[in-house]
Amino acid sequence: MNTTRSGRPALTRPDGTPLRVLVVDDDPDLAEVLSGALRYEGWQIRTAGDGASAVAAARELLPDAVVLDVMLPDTDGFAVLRALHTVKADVCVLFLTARDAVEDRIKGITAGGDDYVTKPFSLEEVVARLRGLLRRAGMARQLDEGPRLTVGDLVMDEDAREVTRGGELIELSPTEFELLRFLMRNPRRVLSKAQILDRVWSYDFGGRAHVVELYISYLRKKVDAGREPLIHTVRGAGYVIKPATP
Amino acid sequence: MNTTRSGRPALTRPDGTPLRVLVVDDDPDLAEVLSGALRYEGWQIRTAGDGASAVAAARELLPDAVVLDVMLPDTDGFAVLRALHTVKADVCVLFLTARDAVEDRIKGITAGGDDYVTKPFSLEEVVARLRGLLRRAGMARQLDEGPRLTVGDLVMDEDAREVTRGGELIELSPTEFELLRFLMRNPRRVLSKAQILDRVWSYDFGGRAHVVELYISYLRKKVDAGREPLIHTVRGAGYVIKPATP
DNA sequence: GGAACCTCTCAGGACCCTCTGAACCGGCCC
DNA sequence: GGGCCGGTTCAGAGGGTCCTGAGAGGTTCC
Repeated sequence: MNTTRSGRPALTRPDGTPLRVLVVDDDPDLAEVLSGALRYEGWQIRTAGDGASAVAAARELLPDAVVLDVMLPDTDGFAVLRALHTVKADVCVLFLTARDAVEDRIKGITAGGDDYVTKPFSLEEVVARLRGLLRRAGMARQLDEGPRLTVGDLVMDEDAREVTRGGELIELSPTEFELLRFLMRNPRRVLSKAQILDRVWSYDFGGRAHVVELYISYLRKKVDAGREPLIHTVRGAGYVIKPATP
Repeated sequence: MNTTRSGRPALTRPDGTPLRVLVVDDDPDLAEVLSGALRYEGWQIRTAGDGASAVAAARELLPDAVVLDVMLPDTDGFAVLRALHTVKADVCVLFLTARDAVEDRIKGITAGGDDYVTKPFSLEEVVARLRGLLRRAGMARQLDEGPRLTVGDLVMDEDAREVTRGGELIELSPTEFELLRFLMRNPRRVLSKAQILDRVWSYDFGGRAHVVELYISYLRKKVDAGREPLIHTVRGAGYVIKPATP
């Protein structure tokens, strides 16, 4: 079976083969970071640096999804999108865009089922959006948990952005939510602070690992408050989330 | 089963296969945006840029419906309409027309049960009109909710453009109505302001996301006033509508 | 021509989120 | 015991998000 590097089953195509994703960005460093994170999900990745080679690569790879920087050196996003759809009509597209980009350039481009994230983004967010897109488009087989993550009596609904423990609703800030999602996607697995920082915080974040400790403490107050703890510290190594009674 | 990208069941042909829609517009960007939105409904889409290729495409695709720009470079809408009907007599047509177009000519065209929207339109409106058209023409199987949307004790009758909560009638302006419809068609799913702007506001709207907040506040005053709130803010993410007691 | 309505912009203000700095706490090693 | 280190917690500044009210411009309908 096709699995991720972390050992859990990968989201695959309906026939069980790895999902195929094309990453298009003119910044090679960023493209590398992105494809690393997506490869980690067990997917088959290819990269391109401009619109023309993106279309060429798509013709060969026939990807299930494309991660597409809107600002490319040679073409505009609409043209690439159109070309991609003629290559493969049902392809999903996740756009990358600068926060201060002229909004109407983006406007409409995501009007379909497609989605976008603004730079600077966190890898966890890109992966989550991509998984959501692929799941909803029926491109992915439900080998994983689907839109719902569970650890013990703690449940997260990613689409509704709702978290409950023992049926009781827990309100989380955006960062808290993303941190908890990362933990819950890797249950029973010790995650180092550096790993968490790389995944949950955006790639240009300069701060130190102290933030992670801080947000873990926020999470504990909301998730573990007065109950059997799910979040555990592993001194010198990092943090784990795991069910209370294994 | 055939489903939309948002996961809810799609409106399909009577035999269960996806509805086939042809989009005809000479502006390729607009055609792309439109087909994206219609693909999102789970339908099979094809595009054409002028009258001649529209008729050719129709001969191949045998579409259930056609979205047709009245102003085409080569032919006028009436000629295309006539040609389309010789290809497939029972085809539904949704016309796209400029606001200042001669209204009685359009009225004459649409007398046969067809419909039209004026540019600039919102995607939500195009989709809704098309769904209504297909439903009334008996082209579509009622796998979805039909003309009535329900979230808790809030009920919207799309055809009558009537909204009630707990039986009490709520008066809404056109924009308020369309915003609420979009929310109610995606219950329990967090919708970002950009997403809402893309679907509910017309494609040429240049303004910023602030309008969405404003209209959400209008809706709350009318829909949630003094009652258990159905519309919720998810800070940093968007808005959701969901029943009070799940 | 006027009134009512709808839509959108602008500015003010409340609140929340995020991160920093610093104090505190407990285990571990010398 | 004393110092050190990793981790936890608290307090607070700052920045951002979101809500609201006032009002201008446009449209529709008498």
